[in-house]
Amino acid sequence: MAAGQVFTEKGLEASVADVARAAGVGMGTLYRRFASKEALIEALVSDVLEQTIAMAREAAERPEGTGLEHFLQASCSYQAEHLGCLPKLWSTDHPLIATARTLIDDLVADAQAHGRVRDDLTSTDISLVLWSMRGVLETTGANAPDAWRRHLDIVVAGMRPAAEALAHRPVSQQQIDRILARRDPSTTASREGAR
Amino acid sequence: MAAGQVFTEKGLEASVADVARAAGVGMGTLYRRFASKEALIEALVSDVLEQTIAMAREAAERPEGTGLEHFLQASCSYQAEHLGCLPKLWSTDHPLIATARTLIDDLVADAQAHGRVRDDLTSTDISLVLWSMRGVLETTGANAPDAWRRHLDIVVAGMRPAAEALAHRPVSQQQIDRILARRDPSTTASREGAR
Amino acid sequence: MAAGQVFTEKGLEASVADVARAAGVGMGTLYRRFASKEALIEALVSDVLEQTIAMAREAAERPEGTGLEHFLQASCSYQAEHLGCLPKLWSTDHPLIATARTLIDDLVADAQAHGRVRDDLTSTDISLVLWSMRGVLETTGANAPDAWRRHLDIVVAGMRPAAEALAHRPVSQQQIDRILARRDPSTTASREGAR
Amino acid sequence: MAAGQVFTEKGLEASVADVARAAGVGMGTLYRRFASKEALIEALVSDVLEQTIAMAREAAERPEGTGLEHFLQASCSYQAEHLGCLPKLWSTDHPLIATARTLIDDLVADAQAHGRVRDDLTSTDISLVLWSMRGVLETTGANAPDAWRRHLDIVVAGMRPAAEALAHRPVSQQQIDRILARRDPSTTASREGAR
DNA sequence: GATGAATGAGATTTCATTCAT
DNA sequence: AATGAATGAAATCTCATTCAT
Repeated sequence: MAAGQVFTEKGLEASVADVARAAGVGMGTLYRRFASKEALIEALVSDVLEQTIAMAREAAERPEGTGLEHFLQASCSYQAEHLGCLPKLWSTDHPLIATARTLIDDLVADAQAHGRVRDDLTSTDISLVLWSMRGVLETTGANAPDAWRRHLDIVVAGMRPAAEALAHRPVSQQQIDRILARRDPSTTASREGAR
Repeated sequence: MAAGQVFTEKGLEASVADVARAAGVGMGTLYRRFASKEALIEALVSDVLEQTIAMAREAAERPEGTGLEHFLQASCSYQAEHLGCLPKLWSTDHPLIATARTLIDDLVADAQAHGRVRDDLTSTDISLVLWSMRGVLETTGANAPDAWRRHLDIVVAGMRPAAEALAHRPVSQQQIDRILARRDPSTTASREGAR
Repeated sequence: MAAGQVFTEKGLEASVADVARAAGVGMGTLYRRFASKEALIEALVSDVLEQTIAMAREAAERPEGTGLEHFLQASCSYQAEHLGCLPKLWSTDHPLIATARTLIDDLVADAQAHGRVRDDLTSTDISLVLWSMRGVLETTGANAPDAWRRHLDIVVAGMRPAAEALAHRPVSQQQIDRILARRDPSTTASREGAR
Repeated sequence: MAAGQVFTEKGLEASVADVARAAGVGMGTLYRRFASKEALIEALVSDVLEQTIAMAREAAERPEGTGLEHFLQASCSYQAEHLGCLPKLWSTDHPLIATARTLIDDLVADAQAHGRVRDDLTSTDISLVLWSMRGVLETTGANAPDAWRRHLDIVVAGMRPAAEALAHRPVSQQQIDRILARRDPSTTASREGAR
């Protein structure tokens, strides 16, 4: 979808008119298909989420517990090409998130079963990893398009089994849920400011 | 400063009127002190950068190459309390960034000299770490205020010396410079849209 | 155009909202057509300048060197109906000004050739005449809509051949250019104040 | 008064703060002396009007009906040094205007008695001349500080006795009064816009 | 009496959203 | 069903005026 291109180039603040022009349709048509700008963004997010889930499924086929690593690699690579939706990607309480979670749970368990990641790693840690990768991707963006690979190397290294246990307890699933339940601050803000 | 509160709660898109109201002053007063909204944000960023530099200096005093870890811990902790400026914090070409860089260079070298981090770790990796922590902090925000600690555990574990070398080459200092030279994408976008 | 009406009644300081209301459209519509308030004013000025040039061309057809007089008469008459743009009309460095100048040069030469104006009259004097007429038009405005005719009588009488030469040297073309190059003082002032 | 300087340099849109700074006083002090910005401008206008009246009185002493010419010359010269107030100078219904009128009546009568100006010249024509000179002075301003002298040459030449009568009837005194009774359009506008 | 920081209404401009064609 | 001109609320910023010190 053209909107992805535009948001990637100009950020989510790109005007709806820009998106319509890039898509080669009138604004009325855009609004027929998407009830609002927010709905348009959510549709993009859904696309990315669906692809991400497909990647998780594909990764589950990998032998010897390497699925998790492949999944992280593949999903970051895909996100690097869809920078436009990152600010909303993991901050939205999207129905597909539940699906993704289950798949990730399995990937973690498989990796642990094969000794590729530490036993004290949880699937909530993977959420944190994905959020952290967003920080790298958003910042390095087009100027250092492979920077995220280097960072993922370090993070994966940190997930490997090691003598030293992780110092802090993992984030609970409920906390993750609470985080996702809230839309991202800026959107919330403009809504509440309008009241 | 009240602006920090407001930006933390509502994001940097919070209106200047919101900030003024929260600060309990009229908008004119705000504009007497800060020439523009951008100047206001930059002032916040400067505060945080100064504190961060102070933390790096303090960390340099730590024995046995533990300074780097302490610095990451301290600066993330401080940033967790200043979520409002994160989007601009490491994306602005601020004069103090150069100072921070030198200090971080030293911390990395010291940690390597004491064998606390891998030899193939570079100071540009620390930039990536800080950007990644921003991703975690922004997302977990107030809902899971300690989540970043868990994630930092993993990242630090990944920085430790290990048999397996990092697969990708580090990002070059020039790339980092190029990233910092550009303001954050959304701002750039709206600027360029105006042309 | 409604803007002309509003500016005539309220001066160029009339708010864009006033103009939009008078035009019976929303402000967005106005801004779709004119990029800025300045552009709106410039469009009005261009209209008037184009008409003025058309009048100069028409005047050039007049026999026996009467073109200059007819031009002054016609252009003042037209300006009297477009009081709104006068402050910017002859103070802007508009591309059409050059065209107007050439035509006026010819009108002066023709009038001199037929002995209708004094030999020491220059085309820069006509610039002064037009600026002076602006002073009359702006002040008398709607309250004495024909006052300018009386004043033009006197000015034209002063342009006629006479025994007594004009005491002061004419203004040089360069000085005229310098005047036109600067936008009108108030605008310049606010711009420079902003630096 | 410093305000005159500031208004001359920056136009009447100069901020009150600018004026206060130039005068070396606080804004409170300025507002103690002048009830409003408008009152401040009116005070400047009064100064100029008083000087103008003094010039008219002095001109009345001139022999052989040359007073009128000297008055025009002197008052324009003075106005050229007080460009800041011109927009309001002859557009305000100021008590001193009546005094000025009487003096100008006398100057015209005297000039006619000595055959220096045409018999069909009236004192309302002098109002028009002064307004027209304002147009020249405002436009040429600092860039051609002597341009008005050249233009006044032409106008005075037009006032001289001539075979050809002036084509249009003079403006009536009542019309002049009506013009002065209304404040200048821009000021009126902002007031009315505020309602 | 003097000061200048504080105020907030008002100006210009943008843009998500609607609706006549 | 598609279009894109029109809308107007909201954002940033300015400045005449007030008032606590």
